[in-house]
Amino acid sequence: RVVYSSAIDAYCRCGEVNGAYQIYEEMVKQGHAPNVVTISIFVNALAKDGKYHEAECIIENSFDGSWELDTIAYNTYIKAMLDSGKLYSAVSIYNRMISLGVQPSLQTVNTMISVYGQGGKLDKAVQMFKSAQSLGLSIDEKSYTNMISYYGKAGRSQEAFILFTKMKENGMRPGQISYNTMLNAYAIAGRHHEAENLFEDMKSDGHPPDSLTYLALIRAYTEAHEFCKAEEAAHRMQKEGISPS
RNA sequence: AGCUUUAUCUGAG
Repeated sequence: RVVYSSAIDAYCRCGEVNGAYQIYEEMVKQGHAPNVVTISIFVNALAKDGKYHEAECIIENSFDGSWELDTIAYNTYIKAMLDSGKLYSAVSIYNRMISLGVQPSLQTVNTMISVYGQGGKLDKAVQMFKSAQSLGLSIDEKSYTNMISYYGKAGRSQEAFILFTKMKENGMRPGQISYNTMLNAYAIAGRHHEAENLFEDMKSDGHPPDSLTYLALIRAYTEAHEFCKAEEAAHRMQKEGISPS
C-alpha cells in the first residue's frame, strides 16, 4: 500500500492526476484499501491543480465516519480550502478537527493564521498565533512573518514591528523574506523613515536587497508622496543590476 | 509514503 501511495504521489507531483487515478484504481482492484495518506495525496494534488470542487468532494466524503483523519490530513484539507478561497469551510474543518480531539501542529496554526488573515479577521489570527504557546508549539519564523504581514496589510506597522523585535529576542535571525515583509508593512503605512532604517539594518545583517525589497522601499516613498526619493531608489536598484519584478 | 517553496503588484469572486 505504501508503494501504491508513493506512486500516486509521484504522479501527482508531475501533474499527472489522471495517471495517479489509474494507479489508485489498480490499487483498489488488488484489494488494497486506500487510507488517509492516499486521500491526503489526492486532495493536495487536486488543490494544487486548481480542481477545488473535486478536492472538496473527496473531503466531504471522507467525513462519513469511516476514516481516522489525522493531523496532516486535516492540514491538507484546510490548506486546500484556503487556496480555493473558501475560508468559511477552512474554519469549519479546523473546528471539526479540534472537536474530534485531533492535535493541531505548527502548520495547522500557520495555515489558520493565513485563513483568518486573508478573511480580514486579524483578531482571530492573533488569537491563533497566541494559542500556539498554550498548545505547546514553538512559533517559528514563518509564524512571525505571517503575522507581521497581516498586521502590515491592516496598516498596523507598529504592531508588526513589535513582533519583528520579539522574533529576534526569541533567537530567530530574520531572513530576507522576513525583512521584506516588515519593510512592506512600513511601505503600506508610508513610514519611509522607518523603512529606510530597516533597509540599512537588512544590508548590515548580511541580506542583500532584491527586487521586492526595492519595491517595498519605493512604495514607502510613494505612499508618503516622496516621489523624488522613490525615483532615486528605483535608480539605485537599476544601478545595482536588480531587475524589477 | 502525505500537509505553508510562507513575503511584494493588478483584476475577478
